[in-house]
Amino acid sequence: MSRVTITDVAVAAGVSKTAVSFAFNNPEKLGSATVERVLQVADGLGYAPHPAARALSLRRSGTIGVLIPQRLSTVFANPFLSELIQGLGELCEKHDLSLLLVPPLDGSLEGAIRQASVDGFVSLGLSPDDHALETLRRLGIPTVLVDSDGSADHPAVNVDDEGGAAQAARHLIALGHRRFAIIGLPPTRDQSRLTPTTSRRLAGYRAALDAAALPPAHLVTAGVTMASGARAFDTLPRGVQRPTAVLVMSDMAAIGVMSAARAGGLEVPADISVVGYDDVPMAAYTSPALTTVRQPIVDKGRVAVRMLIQRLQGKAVDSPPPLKTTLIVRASTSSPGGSKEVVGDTE
Amino acid sequence: MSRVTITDVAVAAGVSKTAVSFAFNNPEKLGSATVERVLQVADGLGYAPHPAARALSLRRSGTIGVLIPQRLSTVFANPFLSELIQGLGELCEKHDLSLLLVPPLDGSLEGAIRQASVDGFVSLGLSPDDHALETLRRLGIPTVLVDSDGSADHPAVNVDDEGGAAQAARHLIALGHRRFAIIGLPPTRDQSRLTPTTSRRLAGYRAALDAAALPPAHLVTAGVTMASGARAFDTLPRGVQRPTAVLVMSDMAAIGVMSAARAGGLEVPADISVVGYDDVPMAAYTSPALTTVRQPIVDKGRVAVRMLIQRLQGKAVDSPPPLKTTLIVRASTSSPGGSKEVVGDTE
DNA sequence: GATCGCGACTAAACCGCTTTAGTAAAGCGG
DNA sequence: CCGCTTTACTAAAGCGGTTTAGTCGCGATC
Repeated sequence: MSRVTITDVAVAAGVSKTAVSFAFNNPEKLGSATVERVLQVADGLGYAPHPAARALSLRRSGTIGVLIPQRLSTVFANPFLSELIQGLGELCEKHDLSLLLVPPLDGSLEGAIRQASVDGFVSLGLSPDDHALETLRRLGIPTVLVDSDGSADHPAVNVDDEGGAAQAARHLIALGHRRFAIIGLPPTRDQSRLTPTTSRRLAGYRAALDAAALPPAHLVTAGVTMASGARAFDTLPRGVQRPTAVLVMSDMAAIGVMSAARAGGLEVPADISVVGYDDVPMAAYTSPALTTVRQPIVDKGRVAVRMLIQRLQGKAVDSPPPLKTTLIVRASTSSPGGSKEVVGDTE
Repeated sequence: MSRVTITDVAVAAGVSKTAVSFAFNNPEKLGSATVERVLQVADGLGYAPHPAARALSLRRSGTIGVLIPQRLSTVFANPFLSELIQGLGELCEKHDLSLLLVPPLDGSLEGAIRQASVDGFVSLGLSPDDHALETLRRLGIPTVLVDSDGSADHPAVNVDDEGGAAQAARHLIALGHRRFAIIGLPPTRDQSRLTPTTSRRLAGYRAALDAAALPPAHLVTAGVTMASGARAFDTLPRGVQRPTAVLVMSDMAAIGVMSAARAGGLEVPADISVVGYDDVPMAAYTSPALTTVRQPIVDKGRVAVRMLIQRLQGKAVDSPPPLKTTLIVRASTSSPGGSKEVVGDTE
């Protein structure tokens, strides 16, 4: 009933364990007749090398971990991760690597890191002072950061978050908007501060607003879901104070904002303009189609794995320059006061 | 430079390897003072047990594999998988299990299965004669199937695909439609036949059409992406032969269909009605909002992991009854010929 | 005919952990 | 003070592979 081991094969084929191992991994070290026979016997017995034993002996597992700072049940509601995994997966498959999803275990990422049998990590959105980074360093596991600040220990791949944000804000300013709201991303796991991505995008928005000598925008945060975006919208000022444009740091929340605005009797973009961030596939299919900042998510994944593979080969790797972001203008933005005039307030 | 091992800790703490192991796994077998000291030393050295060594010794890895019959770069374009993983992840986190994504390696799922260090598999959409199933049986790895036919070896969790499809078709029939097109899912990996899900949904559609004594529908297949759905739509008959209603087996393709229809000068639903399948989150946010068959994807994931955990504990598990599907009527369906009036009931 | 080299194969060490079986010392009742 | 049970700890045997360092036989070399 128990698994077929290399010893079983060796006995059945009348050779040593070494010979069986060679037949699979170094056939040129054996006579071809023997190789043939061993493989036959192995196949007949249904032998497959035990992956853990192999990993222990080879000191590599053929697996890379994706370090995810949130629970799987929430993080996969965001298409961002799906896209990233498309990029990661593409290169992993090319290099015969598997992907292990590593979310916090009992709330602890560090615990999860220790458990994971991986050759390296791609780590998402960790803030620079997260203890997990220190754990990775101490364990000496090669790691590439995504959407974090790089360091001497770990290179990072990023996009031009700030530039994209500034572009979005300038687009709205050019359309004539003056009263803005910003809907940010959720804070870090320990709630203590903003993620690097949040800070950078915020800086971009503000730089553009400052440059136009506009008053500071109203800032709230929201999870990366439509429901959360809708809730965030409902906390914004109403009446005369109501912003005419909302800069949202994720498309999912932006879609929620549009839906909440409509539910509140406003028309997008006539009464209120909305700009998202990411350009997830569904952004082009909403109504109105969402104006948003595109970031090359799939590329990001590809680059991260490419860097990690280099690191696994012992090479030193530097953080590459940020990838380009682009403003995609669709139908969710227009000049304020657009077609329909706002009469009084919506209270 | 090399990793800190249990021996290093043992030496540094002046105890045996056994004691160190006990300190972590069976502290009650040791004096509390010793436990304390060992843990201190271990922490000081930055010790973490080698996962592969642990897996080898314990004969369990704490990981379950998700067997995916397509390339990661394509399969994650479908929100279905994201939702399923939300369900899988929820229970995995509860049980301290990790998720390993296992796509085909060099086109071979069987190779990938052998490499994967997992305690069990959740396998997606395999056709009953896929060789991978035989491999799993021979290796004796506990497996739960999703969207496949169950067998003596492997229980399966399914939804009422056929019932949901029939409901969708009856809805359109009740609205007065007579000329239908069906857009199916892609065939199996070896292109030889339909996936179980495809067959069941097709059977549901056809049963409803037959019951209404309608002519057979025009059938084409499409990948589960918007682009692929759009292409499929463009192959449908035009002019007088043009179907007035399209039954699509995935929401993603359905959204592509709507977009292609609009691009072709048709209005949805006035000129053509579209029904999707799955009810992915974005279905509610398209324009018009998509009428679709909801299946409880997250539940499916939860149930699958629950069953797998039972199997891992050595219990026998039967395939549960199919989970319920529900028709969600939104705005992409109406009576043919432009009237939005509903003729007859929706059952 | 002894030596060398080479091809084919193997014994045994090793990877790093868990766990069984067992030892030494301490506690304890008689 | 002796045997008996506990308590605290350890030596060593796995788990299932890979790999180093040989061994063995045999035709070629000188």
